[in-house]
Amino acid sequence: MHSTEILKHNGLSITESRKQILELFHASKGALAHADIEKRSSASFDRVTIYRTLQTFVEKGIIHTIPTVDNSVLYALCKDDCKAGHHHDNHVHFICDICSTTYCLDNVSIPNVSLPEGFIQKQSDVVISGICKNCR
Amino acid sequence: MHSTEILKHNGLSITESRKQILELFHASKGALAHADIEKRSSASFDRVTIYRTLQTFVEKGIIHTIPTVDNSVLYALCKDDCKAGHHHDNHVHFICDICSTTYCLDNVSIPNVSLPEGFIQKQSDVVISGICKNCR
DNA sequence: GTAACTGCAAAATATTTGCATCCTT
DNA sequence: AAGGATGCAAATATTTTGCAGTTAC
Repeated sequence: MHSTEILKHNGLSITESRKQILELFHASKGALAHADIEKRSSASFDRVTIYRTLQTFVEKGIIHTIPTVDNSVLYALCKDDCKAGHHHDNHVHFICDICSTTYCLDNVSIPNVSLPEGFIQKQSDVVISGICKNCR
Repeated sequence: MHSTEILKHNGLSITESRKQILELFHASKGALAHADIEKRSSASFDRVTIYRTLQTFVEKGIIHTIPTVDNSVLYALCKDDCKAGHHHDNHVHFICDICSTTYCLDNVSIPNVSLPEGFIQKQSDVVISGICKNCR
């Protein structure tokens, strides 16, 4: 789905910054941090706009955050069928120790884990780190 | 292992703040954030000391960080056999949506995931969210 | 025209660093 | 006594908020 359509589909106004940020996600093979977007966007829009845009996109289910051990916040595109507030990005995330690229491995599904008595599972995230296919 | 021994064992000076912070981890059933420690420690030591202590403990392998989707940094005690720089806290983390307590489920081991061609796995983290045994 | 979005300034938070002092060994 | 650890102040970095001006519909 093209940037413009995604925005329209989610009832958002179609603006330059939103289109550009979406393009960045489409163009990137991995996940992006706030800082990445700031760098790659040729400084054409404000820091604050990036914060607000990312927040809006997360709320609408256009992108999702990825948990990381080192406290950085990463964002990646959700698959088309993610609804607002109803994510089911059940895929594994892979972070490369060398190039730091973060991949959404869409084809690897989250394995089942049996929890102890009394725990009810709602969402499950798997983050694997190691060496990616480009860095070997 | 008792706080004092842990410190001695890792070649760290035995100080009030380090002992107290370790006690907090031992007393807590879940993981702690920097802010939790600041609150629960009856403000007896400095913010900066907490930052430095947590960093030291992570370096020594006494505690480990837990990845979270919402950008908060959580810390929890490593098992005794974690060596410095050589963590193998291969357990599942569970975050309760209601009380926000984060558990290290030591008895649930990380399931195996088969990655696509070319990806080499070094470390794997599983974070499950849902409802914990106390909140049902 | 109206509501939504952006940019700028500033406030609020969070984290890091330097240095003098104090404590542990 | 010497090295390590802490506290305070201050520098940085990060994120949030308010508001006026601009843009999309």
